[in-house]
Amino acid sequence: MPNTRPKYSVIADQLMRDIRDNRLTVGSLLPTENDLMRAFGVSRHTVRAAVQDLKSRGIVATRQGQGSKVISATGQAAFAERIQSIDQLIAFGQETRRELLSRETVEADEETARRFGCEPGRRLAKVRMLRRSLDGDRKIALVTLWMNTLLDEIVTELAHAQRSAAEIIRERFGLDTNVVEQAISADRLDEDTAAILDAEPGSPALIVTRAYFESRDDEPFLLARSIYTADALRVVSTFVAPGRA
Amino acid sequence: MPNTRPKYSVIADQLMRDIRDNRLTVGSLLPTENDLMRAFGVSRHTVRAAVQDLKSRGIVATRQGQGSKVISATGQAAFAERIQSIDQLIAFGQETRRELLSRETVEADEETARRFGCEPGRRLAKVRMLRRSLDGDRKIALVTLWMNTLLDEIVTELAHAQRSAAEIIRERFGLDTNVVEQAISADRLDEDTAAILDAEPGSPALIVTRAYFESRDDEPFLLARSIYTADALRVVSTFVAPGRA
DNA sequence: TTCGAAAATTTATACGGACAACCGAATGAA
DNA sequence: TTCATTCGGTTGTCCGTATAAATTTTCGAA
Repeated sequence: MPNTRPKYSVIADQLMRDIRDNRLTVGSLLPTENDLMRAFGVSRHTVRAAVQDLKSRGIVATRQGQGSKVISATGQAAFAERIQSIDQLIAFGQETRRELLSRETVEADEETARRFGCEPGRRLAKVRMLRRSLDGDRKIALVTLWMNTLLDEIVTELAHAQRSAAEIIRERFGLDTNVVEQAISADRLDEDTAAILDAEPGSPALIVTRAYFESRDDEPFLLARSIYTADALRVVSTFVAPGRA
Repeated sequence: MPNTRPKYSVIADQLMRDIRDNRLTVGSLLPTENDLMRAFGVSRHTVRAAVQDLKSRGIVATRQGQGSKVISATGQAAFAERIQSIDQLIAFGQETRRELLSRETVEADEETARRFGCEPGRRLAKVRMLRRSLDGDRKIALVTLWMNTLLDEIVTELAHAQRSAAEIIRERFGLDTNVVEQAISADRLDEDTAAILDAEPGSPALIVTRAYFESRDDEPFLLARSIYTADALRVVSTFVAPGRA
């Protein structure tokens, strides 16, 4: 049999369904590992892998000697983006797998031109990619990149390698990313994007746009817009006053 | 028989030290599980528990058939965020006015207790406020604050003055805000919140939660959650590589 | 040389067993 | 009653083994 889901994942899904449908209520205890072993006919190891999955999603909390407690029906976001430096901002791309959706040359429209700092009608390379989680097949985000057509050749490498666009551009073109401007907003998913992300049209989405600069005075050499389904991303940052920790 | 740390935890720590001290560089591969087994003299299971730990911290990413890649060094710091004051954390389009909605003493539920780092049932002051635009009557956000009941007396001042809660708390209680953790996510507006904000239930919202700490090791002294309608806020930040501009 | 198939390498899944640490309830002594 | 102890149940750690799946490397045929 070719593509069977792992058992622990099937069990985790079943438990999540039970929680969502209130067969297991928030605040109550999960069946014990022994019960789950018998119920699903698997080893304790597999049961623990399933519970570990729920734990990492923030759905249950375990306590030695007591049991596993359901603490949330929905869980927290699977991805927490911790931005403390440019390097970490860039490294985030490595945790996901990219899939090339489309690749074309377009003329900059009014808004894109303004953000790029060029005149409308300038030819730009436009690339759309899908970001998936490394482990499962969860679809994380729809990413659209705009860049100078000269940089367009990085796309093939981008789709296959695990490195970020900024990293590849530095290596191939000697362009260093020193400044990144990031804007975060919320919106509804439109029909097309929802279809791509397997989500419901109109459901909430987090939109992160970034402009990459070599220096603050230059035009950006890369624009990126990522559309995340609401449950796929929480942007987490820690701000520390200088001197204190 | 003194309490020894679990082996997997010791191994994870050792690997994190190796990464921080550049014996293992970001972008390179971790030693294979077999190598680590031999190096530490433990079973593969234990090695995997250690790697799992690093994975959950976002330090390494594993890929079947390829290996475990170091994607982020932890302790680097080198702070790249330009924030003048806590109030600048969020760039508002315009100034806002606060209006007190409710003020009560509640018992911390499971989730609030976890975020606060206290035990459930602890009594907390809970305050809800509405932020409106200065000019017209546009409703911007619903803000909920949780704090120690001792701090409760700032509320009246908060509703009238234009200053932030953190500022008032420093003045009145000598508590300095040195660390702020901020998380941004998207969600639908529920019935109640939508009614308060004059928005459509189910429409997208941007949720900003912040925890204010005096020091990184303490419990936060203030939790704030702000729910913005999608069109009311864009969070803009600029990241600059250290040393450059 | 080039390309596809096979082999080697590496992580992922899954089974089994054993003991330790911890919690809560039951027990028994003062 | 009250408090310390014991005991059963539950999760945590750790070992061993085996097979599957994904990726990279090697190698032979054209």
